Amino acid sequence: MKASADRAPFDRAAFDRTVRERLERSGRRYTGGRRSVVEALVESGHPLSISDIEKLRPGLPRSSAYRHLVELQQAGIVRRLSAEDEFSRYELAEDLTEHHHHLVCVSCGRVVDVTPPKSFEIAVTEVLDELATSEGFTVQGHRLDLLGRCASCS
Amino acid sequence: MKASADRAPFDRAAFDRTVRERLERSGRRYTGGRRSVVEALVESGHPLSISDIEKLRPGLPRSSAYRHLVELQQAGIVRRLSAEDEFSRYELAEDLTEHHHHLVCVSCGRVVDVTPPKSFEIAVTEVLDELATSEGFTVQGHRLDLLGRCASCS
DNA sequence: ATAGTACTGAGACTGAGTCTCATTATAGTA
DNA sequence: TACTATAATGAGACTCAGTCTCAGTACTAT
Repeated sequence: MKASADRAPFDRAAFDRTVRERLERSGRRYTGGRRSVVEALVESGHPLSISDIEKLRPGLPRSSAYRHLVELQQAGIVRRLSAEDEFSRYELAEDLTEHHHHLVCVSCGRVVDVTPPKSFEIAVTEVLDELATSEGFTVQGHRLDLLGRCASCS
Repeated sequence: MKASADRAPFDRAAFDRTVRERLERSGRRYTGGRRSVVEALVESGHPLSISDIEKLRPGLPRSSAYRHLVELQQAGIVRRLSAEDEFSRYELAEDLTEHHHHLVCVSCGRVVDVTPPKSFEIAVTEVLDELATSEGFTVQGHRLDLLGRCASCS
C-alpha cells in the first residue's frame, strides 16, 4: 500500500526527452519559461495552484505562467484539476507519473497524491467502463478524490 | 446495474420538510427564492451550472441565485462540484439523493449522474479510507468522476 | 545577414462569483 | 391592526483568476 513501493527511480533525462517530444509534436519549443513551469511541478511532486507556481518561480510573469500551463496541457504534459476551493491546480499528466488519486482538504484546499494498489484500479475501471458505455460515454480516464481534512486542519 | 433499480420513489413532501429543517437549523427561512433554486435542482436531476439555473429561472437575479447557492451549501442542502471547464456545477447534497458519481464530458462540460452497485462502493471506501488515514486525513466522502466524451460530442 | 516564425512580458480585458446597500417581506408581540 | 426587529431581496459595483493583445525579443533556417 506504500505509494512508492515498486516505483521505478525517476529518470530525469528520459522525462525531459518526453516533454520535449510532446512539445515539438505540437509545434512548440522547450523553452526556458516552459521548462520553468514543468520543473516546478516535478520538484514539488504535488498539484500546484497558480500562486504556488508564483512562489516557486518569482520571476515568471503571471500571464506567461498561465500561457505555459495552457500550452503544456495542449501538448499533453500537464493536466488541470479542480479542488474544493475556487483555484485550479496543475499537475503532470497521468502517463508522466504514476497513476494516482487525490486527498483534497475541504478546509485549506491542499491536494496530496495517493496511489491505490493495482488490483483496485482494475476493479474500478471494469465497473465504471460498463456504467459509462451504457450512457453512451467514451471513457478517457477517471479521477477519484477523497474529500476530508488534512492533519493540520483537523 | 440499472441506476434506479431499487430506489425509493421520490417523496416530495418529506424532501421539502428536510430542506426546511436544515435551513431553519442554520437560522434561515425557506423562502421563494431559495425554493426556486432547490426546485430547479430537483426538476433537472442533474448538476447545474449558474447559466443552467438562469435559463430555468429567468426571473431570478444572478446575485440572488449565487447567494442562495451559498446559503444552501452552508445548510447542507446543496454541494458545489467542479467540471473540467471553468464553471462550477451545483447539485443536491449527497444524503438528499442517492449516492452517485459523475460522467463528465471533457468536450462540452456536461455532467451526468451514474450509480454503481452498492458492493462497488463498499470496496472502494475500504481501500480509500486506509490510504487516507495513513496520510493523516480524516475522510468525509469521495468523488469519482469518469472523464470522457458524451454521445453527442464523440 | 535576413526573413520568417515562435516566444515573451506588460498590461488591458473578461466574466464568474462576491459584496454592499437601500428597500421589502416576514415573524413575533401587544 | 400597528409596531419592531430581523431576515430576505434586487440592483449594481466590485474583485480577481484567467485570457487576450500587442509590441518587442529570441530562435531557426537558409
